[in-house]
Amino acid sequence: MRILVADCTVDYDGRLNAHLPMATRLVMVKADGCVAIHADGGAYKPLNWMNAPNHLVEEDGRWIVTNPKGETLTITFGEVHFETAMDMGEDPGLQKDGVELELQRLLAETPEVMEPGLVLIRREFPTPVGPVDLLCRDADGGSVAVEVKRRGEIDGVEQLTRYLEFLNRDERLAPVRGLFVAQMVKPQARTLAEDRNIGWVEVDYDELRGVDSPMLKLF
Amino acid sequence: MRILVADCTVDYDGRLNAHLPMATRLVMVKADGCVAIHADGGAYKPLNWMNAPNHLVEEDGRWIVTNPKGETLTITFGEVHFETAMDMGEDPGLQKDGVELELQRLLAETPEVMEPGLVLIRREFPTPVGPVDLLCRDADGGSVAVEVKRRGEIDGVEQLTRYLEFLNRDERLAPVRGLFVAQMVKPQARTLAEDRNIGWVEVDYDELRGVDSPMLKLF
DNA sequence: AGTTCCATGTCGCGG
DNA sequence: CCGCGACGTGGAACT
Repeated sequence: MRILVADCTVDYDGRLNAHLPMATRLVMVKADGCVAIHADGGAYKPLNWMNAPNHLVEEDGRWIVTNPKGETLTITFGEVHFETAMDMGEDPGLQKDGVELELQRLLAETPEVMEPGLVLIRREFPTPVGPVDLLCRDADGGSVAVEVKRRGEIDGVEQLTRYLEFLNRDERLAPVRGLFVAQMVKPQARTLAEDRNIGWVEVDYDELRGVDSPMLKLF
Repeated sequence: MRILVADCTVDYDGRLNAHLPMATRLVMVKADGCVAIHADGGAYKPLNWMNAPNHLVEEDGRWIVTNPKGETLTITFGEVHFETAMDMGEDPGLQKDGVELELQRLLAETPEVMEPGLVLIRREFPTPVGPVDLLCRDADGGSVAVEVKRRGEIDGVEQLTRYLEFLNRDERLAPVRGLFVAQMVKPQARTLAEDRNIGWVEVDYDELRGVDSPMLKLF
C-alpha cells in the first residue's frame, strides 16, 4: 500500500464528471491498484476513487488513472506533505454473522412466529424466476409463499409478487398466498402488499434468537 | 487525520457481528471521528468501520469505539509499524455534474423533446407508492406519466408500472399512459416496457443542455 | 459475461 | 429525526 498526504485537485470523467478543487487530502493506492482520495471527514467513502483493474500513469506532478471502461481519474499534485509505502501482506479476510440468511434459518425453525399454525414445507423452493425463501402450509391447509427480508421495502414485495405469479400456475400448490416478513416493513411496502392481498409481518430478530435458543427447548 | 499501520484484530458488534483475525492493516481516524480499517486490496470499502458520531476510548493496546446506537468496534493492536497525524483543513467539497435530477429539470423545461405536443402538468406528482417524476398532458389531452432515469433498466419500468397502477384509479386522470425516458434504455427494459404498453424514449443529455441554453432562447 | 439481489450499504433531500 | 430513493452504488452468487 502506498499513502500520500498532498495538496491536489482531482477530476473524474466517467459515468459522471466530478471535480475537486485544490486542498490537502489523503491519497491511497492499494496493492490491487485501486486508488482512493480521502478528505478528513465524511464517513469511510472517499471523495473520489478508481477501482481495480486500472492503469496508472505517473507524469510530472500528475497521475492519470484509466480503467477498461475508458473512465479516467486525474490527480494533479501541489505540495506533497508526506509519502510512504509498505507491504501489508495478504489479508485473512472477514468473518460475518447475522445477516438475512440467519433470519431465514430462524424463521424456518419456528414458522409459527409469523402466523399461528404455519408449517414449513421447504426452504428455497425453486421457481423459474428464483427461489422462494420459505414455502409453508397454513392452518387451513393452504399454501403460503414467504419472502424474508431484513428491511421490508418495495423491491421485496415485487419479488414476492413475481414468485406468486408462477407458483399459482402450479395446480398442486394453487392457490398460493404471499406473506412478506421483515424486521421492519416500510409504509410504502405495506401499502403495496395490502393492495396485492399479500400479508406482511414484522418479526424481532433478537426475540427470535431467544425463542430459538437451547434454553427454551427444555420446555 | 490520524493514520496507523499496525497488526491488529478487529471486532464489530452491531447490526451484525464481524471478526478480523490478526494481520497488518491501515487504521484511519478522520477529523469528524469516523474510523476505518483498510486491507491492502478490495476496492475503496474498508474491512470494518464506525462512522461519526461515535466515542473512542483508548486503552492499553486496544481501542473501543462506540456509537449512539450501541454498536461497538474493538481494535486490538499488536505491533504498530507506523503512526502519524496531521491537520488537513476543511475540504471545499465535490462538484458533480450530470445526474438524474438535472435531467429531470431539463425535461420539465422542454417536454416536447420527449414527444411532440407534450405539456408539463407537475413535477414529482405524488402517489401512494412514491412521486412520479413528471406528469404531463399529450397533444390529444391524455395524461402521461413520465419516469426519468439516467440509465433505463428494468427496475425503472417496474417503478413506472406501479405508479400507473395507482394513477389509473384516479378518475380525474385516467386513462394514464406511461413514458420511460433515459439517456439509454437497455434492451430488456425496452422489451418489458413494450410488453406493458409503456412508451420509451432515449434523450441526449448534451443536446438537451444545448436546447436549454440561453443562446437558443434568443430565437 | 450478464443478471439478480444483498449491504453494518452511504448519501442527500423533503416532510 | 424519519422516510424514501439514487448511487460513478460495490460485491457476490448464480446462469
